[in-house]
Amino acid sequence: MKFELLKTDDNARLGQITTSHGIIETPIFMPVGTVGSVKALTQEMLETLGAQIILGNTYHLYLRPGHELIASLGGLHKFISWPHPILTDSGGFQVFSLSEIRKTSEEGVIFRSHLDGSKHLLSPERSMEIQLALGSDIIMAFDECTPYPATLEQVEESLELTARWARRSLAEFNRRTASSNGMSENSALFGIIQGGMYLKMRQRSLEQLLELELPGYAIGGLSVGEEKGYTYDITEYTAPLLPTHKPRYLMGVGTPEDLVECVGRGIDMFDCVMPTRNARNGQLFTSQGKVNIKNAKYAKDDRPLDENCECPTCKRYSRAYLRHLYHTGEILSSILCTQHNIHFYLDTMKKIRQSIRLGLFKEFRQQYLASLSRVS
RNA sequence: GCAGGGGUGGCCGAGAGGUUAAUGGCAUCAGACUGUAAAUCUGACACGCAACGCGUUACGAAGGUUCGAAUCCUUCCUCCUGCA
Repeated sequence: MKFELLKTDDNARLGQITTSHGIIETPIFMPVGTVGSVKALTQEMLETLGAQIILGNTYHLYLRPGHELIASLGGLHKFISWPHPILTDSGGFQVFSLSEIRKTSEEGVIFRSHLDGSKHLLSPERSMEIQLALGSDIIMAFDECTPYPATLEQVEESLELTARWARRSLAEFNRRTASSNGMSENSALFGIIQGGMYLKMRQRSLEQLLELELPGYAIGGLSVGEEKGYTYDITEYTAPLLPTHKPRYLMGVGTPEDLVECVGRGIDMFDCVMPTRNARNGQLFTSQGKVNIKNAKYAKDDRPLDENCECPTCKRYSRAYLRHLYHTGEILSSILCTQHNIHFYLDTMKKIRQSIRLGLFKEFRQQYLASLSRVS
C-alpha cells in the first residue's frame, strides 16, 4: 500500500491510496459490507455506483462462514467477487456494540456468539490471523472502542489496553507476513486512536500509536452517542497530529454533514452504516436534505426523489413508487433506496475531491451544508 | 322450522358485573438510526378541548336489573354450524 498526498486546501486533503487491488482516491467513503455484502446491493451495482473500496468485518466473517473457509476459496476478494480494495474492521467495534454478550480481559475478548451462544476469543493475534486469512488490503488493529460516556480513568485504562493490543497486533502481523513495519505485499495495518472525549487522552493514545510507525491511522471511538460538538472537536484536534503523509481514517462517521465537516478537519477516509441502514428504513439523503419516503405526503408525488441526482433510482422511479415499495415491504425498496443513498454519499465525496482539486473546498462546504437544510 | 354458537374501536381478535377508553396482532401516522445482533426500534392511534388533565360518546339495536354492565335479563335485527 502506498499513500500519496496530492494537494491540500486548508486542512482538506486530496490523495491517493494504491493497493494491490487498485487505487483509492481520497477523501473516500467506504460502504460497509459487514458479512461480505453491502446489504441490498450487488457487486455490479457497487461498481456502477463507483465504489472504490468496501468494508468487511472480522467478527462476523469469522463466525460465518469462517475465515478458513474463505481462505480456502481464495480469499475474501475472490469469495465475494470484489476484485477491488477491501478494508476489514478488527472486531473492535463489536467489543462496544456487543457489550451485553462479551467479556474483556488483557488477553482479548470472549464473545458469546449472537448466532448460537457459543464462546469465542477474539484477541489481537486472532484478529490478525483472521484478517490476513481474508486477504484484506487494509487491516485494522484490534482495539477497544471506548463507550461514551466514560470517566477519565475509564478512558485512560481503555486507551492503554488499545495501545498494548496495537503492539501485539503489529507483532502478529509482522510475524505472519514476515515484514517489520505493518506493511506486506498485500496488506497494510492501521492503528486506531482512542481517548474518549478528552483531548489529553487523545494525545496520549496518539503518541503511543505513532511510535509503532504504522502505514495508516484511524480515529476511533467517535459517533458513539456523544454530542456533535465533541465529534468535530476531537477530530479537529487529533487529525493534524497524525502523520501528514499517511492516510487518516475516521471510523464509523457519519452523516453527509459529518463527511464534509471532517474532510475540512483533515480526514481522508470514512465508513458508516448510515446510508445503507437508513435506506432500508426509508430514510433517504438528498441534495435538499433528508427525506422519509414513507411519509404520506409522497403517496401521489410523481417527481423523482432528488431532481439533482443522477443515480439509477432517481433517473427512473418516482417518490410515489418508492413509497409504495416501502409500504408493501418489497425487497426492491431496499435495493433502490440503498442504491440512491450510496450514490449520494459517493457523489458527495467526488464533489469534495473536485473542490479540493480546484482549491474551492471552502466554497463547496458552505454551499453543500446550506443546501442540506432546505425543506424537501 | 328445530338445536347450538356468534355480533367488541379501520381489520382480525382478547375480555364474561367494578384499577376498561377497553390486552394483543395487523393496518395507519410520525420519529429515530453514525467502525451493522437492525428490511430494525420507539411513540401515537374514539371524538373534542386552554390537553402528562378534563369532557363527551362507545363493545349489533332498544329496553331492563344493579350503587356500578362490553360482561346479567327481555325483545328485536343479523351472521355461522348441524338436523329437517
